[in-house]
Amino acid sequence: MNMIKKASQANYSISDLSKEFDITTRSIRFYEDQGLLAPTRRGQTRIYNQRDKVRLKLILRGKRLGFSLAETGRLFELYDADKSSATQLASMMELIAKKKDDLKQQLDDINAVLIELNDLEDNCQNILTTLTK
Amino acid sequence: MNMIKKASQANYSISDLSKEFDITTRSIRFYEDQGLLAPTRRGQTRIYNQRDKVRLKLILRGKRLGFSLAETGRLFELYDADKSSATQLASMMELIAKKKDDLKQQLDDINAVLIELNDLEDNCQNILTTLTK
DNA sequence: CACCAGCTTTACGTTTACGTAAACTTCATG
DNA sequence: CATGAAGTTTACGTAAACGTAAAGCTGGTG
Repeated sequence: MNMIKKASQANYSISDLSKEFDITTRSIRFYEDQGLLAPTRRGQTRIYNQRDKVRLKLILRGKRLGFSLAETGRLFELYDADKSSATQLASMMELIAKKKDDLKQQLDDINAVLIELNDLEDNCQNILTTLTK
Repeated sequence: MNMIKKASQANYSISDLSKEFDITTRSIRFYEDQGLLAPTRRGQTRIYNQRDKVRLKLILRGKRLGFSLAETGRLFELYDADKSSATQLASMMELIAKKKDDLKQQLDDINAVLIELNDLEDNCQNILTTLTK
């Protein structure tokens, strides 16, 4: 009679996600422990939906950028935050500005390192062709 | 008669560097412990030169990019490495290519987050002007 | 010379982000 | 029905990057 499921609602098990993102289930449970994920349960089993999956992707992107899990958590809060208080909004925008500054610094850093690596690569390539000619 | 010092050779104490880079002396000694710095000594006191200072700057830039100290150490080795063996050069170039891929991924990540933060910022700004009008 | 600021070594403590093992439940399947 | 795969909780272990005393040398200054 029922077992109703919303058609557009894709569900995932913990191992589905661990395979898709190539991380351990331990990590996924740990992120939940830290308040970054909140899957529903069927019995004691975790059920992840599309939103959880997106969040997990964002967590991993944050990690690639050197964000701590706590930082990523605060970014999540920013998106979900109550935007009815002006003071709240102001401090939020302050945090956003700081994050943007950090990221711009990172952009500069990356470009600098990329240039150096390219130089080094050219250097190696030249020596290599000289050696093997 | 002597106390000869090369004119172009600037020297720094550990606290000079800690102030300049706003890190603790503990950190600087730790980087040495990990093989990333090798200051000379006058008695038991560490003396840092220009090269050490540049290295320290590179260590900190690496940290901003999420490099571990070990990774930064390997990049240092790349620069100092013996470039006489072709196989050595080949594996070096492989590592360089991998690093470059990582950094390009990071560039994409950063640009994505910057876009999202800009959107969020606009969003906040709009709400704020609505609230305070 | 006494003293203090700044240097040193030694060593145990702490945080973050998991790894790893143990012991248990649940569900489908031969 | 037993068994194996996949899930769960609990809990101790670990690597990286320092923090934080503690205890001692050392060179210049009043």
